[in-house]
Amino acid sequence: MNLSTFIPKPLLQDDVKLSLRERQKIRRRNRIYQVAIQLFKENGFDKTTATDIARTAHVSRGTFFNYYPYKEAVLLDYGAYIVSNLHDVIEQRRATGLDAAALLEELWLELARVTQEERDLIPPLTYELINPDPVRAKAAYESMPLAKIIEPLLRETHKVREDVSIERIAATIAYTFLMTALRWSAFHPNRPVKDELKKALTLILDGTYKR
Amino acid sequence: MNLSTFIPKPLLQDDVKLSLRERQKIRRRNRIYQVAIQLFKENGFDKTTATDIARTAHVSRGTFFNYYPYKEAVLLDYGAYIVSNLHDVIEQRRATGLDAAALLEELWLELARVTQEERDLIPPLTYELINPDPVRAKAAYESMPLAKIIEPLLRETHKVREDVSIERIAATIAYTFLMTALRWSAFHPNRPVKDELKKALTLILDGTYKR
DNA sequence: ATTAGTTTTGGACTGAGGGCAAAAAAGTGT
DNA sequence: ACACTTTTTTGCCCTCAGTCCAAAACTAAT
Repeated sequence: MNLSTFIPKPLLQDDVKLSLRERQKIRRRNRIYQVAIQLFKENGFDKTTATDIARTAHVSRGTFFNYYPYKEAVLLDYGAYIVSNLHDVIEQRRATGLDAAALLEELWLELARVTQEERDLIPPLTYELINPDPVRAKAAYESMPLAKIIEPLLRETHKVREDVSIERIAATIAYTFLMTALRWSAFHPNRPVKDELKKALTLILDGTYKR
Repeated sequence: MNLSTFIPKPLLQDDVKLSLRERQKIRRRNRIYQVAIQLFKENGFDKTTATDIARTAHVSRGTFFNYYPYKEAVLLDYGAYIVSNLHDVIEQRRATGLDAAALLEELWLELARVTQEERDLIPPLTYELINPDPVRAKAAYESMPLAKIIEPLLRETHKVREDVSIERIAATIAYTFLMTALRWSAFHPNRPVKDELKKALTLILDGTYKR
């Protein structure tokens, strides 16, 4: 169990070498980020206003929007952190000698764990990935490159069909997680996500038609 | 080619029998609905404000929100209309003697056609289906029961695996459409949706692993 | 210390959406 | 036609996200 998921770490190290201006920027950004995530967790994403965040981080509201063009953008940083953790976990598991297909299952379990743990933040976060504003959707996609973790795993197993590109399949699997998580949180929040995700993965891997 | 998709028809017939009050309500609702869809198509969903709709429909802004609790709710009515058209088209095709698996392909083609035709409205519409507010997500789900069209088709083909419930599979397929449409509109709007959808359907039906 | 460039600040503005009290309209009974 | 009740509309106020902008504050460079 990985408690660190809960604690928003500073995003950037303020190294020496940088000008005062640069260091201030980094520190301000970190402060806004940490304060925001904490408020989101304490009071919920919707209940936390930009003004709350700004006030708590000792900057003006205008400055908050200087650093993050929209409230969800703070979440994207958090999502990036979660996905990079996921990547690390999988790499560790790989070291224990698991094969790629098993690693995919492991990844899925980790996703289930995080989704359950962060149930209040995952919906607005994943929601960003399908924002009708393509600019925002793209930003979300680049912050949380889940498909980029799945892709090499698929490439390693040699079980994958060859008439559809691996990129596409990886993206489809990533989106399958997405929609399962969203469906779960909207319609069946009391069921364990783990089960929902497991069934979704089975379907996408083995198909809906009998073998 | 079904031009009627383009023309928002009145939602409700104002029958005789009804009180003046009821008839007025229906007429007002129809007026708001038709005006709104027309404005959405002319100027885009985002560019159309609630005030625009209200003014054009000759009601106050407050009244608009009496009839539709949020702007997207107007789209839901339109989505309901689209899905019911879809249902009819499939029933017609069924009459020509196609089997269920073929009908599913037909449904997919129709979805592709509508998605391409309504490219500006489909994203905000499908977006509602995964609104983080469960109340809104549920409202969208009930307006556009795509899964309810898919379900009987799956039940008729006897090719479907038995270890996952048909409801779940139907829902998964419906959501596969959803995410494919959204992914298309955000990332590959120049490709034909038809191809994107076709590949997605293949994957979900036959699985990502080799047969 | 002066100046030039960058960032913050706060205020004004627009649009969604909720709430509310007063006005208008419709329904009802006489 | 009249008063009386109920339903709906209206208009106005509010909050919050997000944009824009000009003035102030700060940092950098000479």
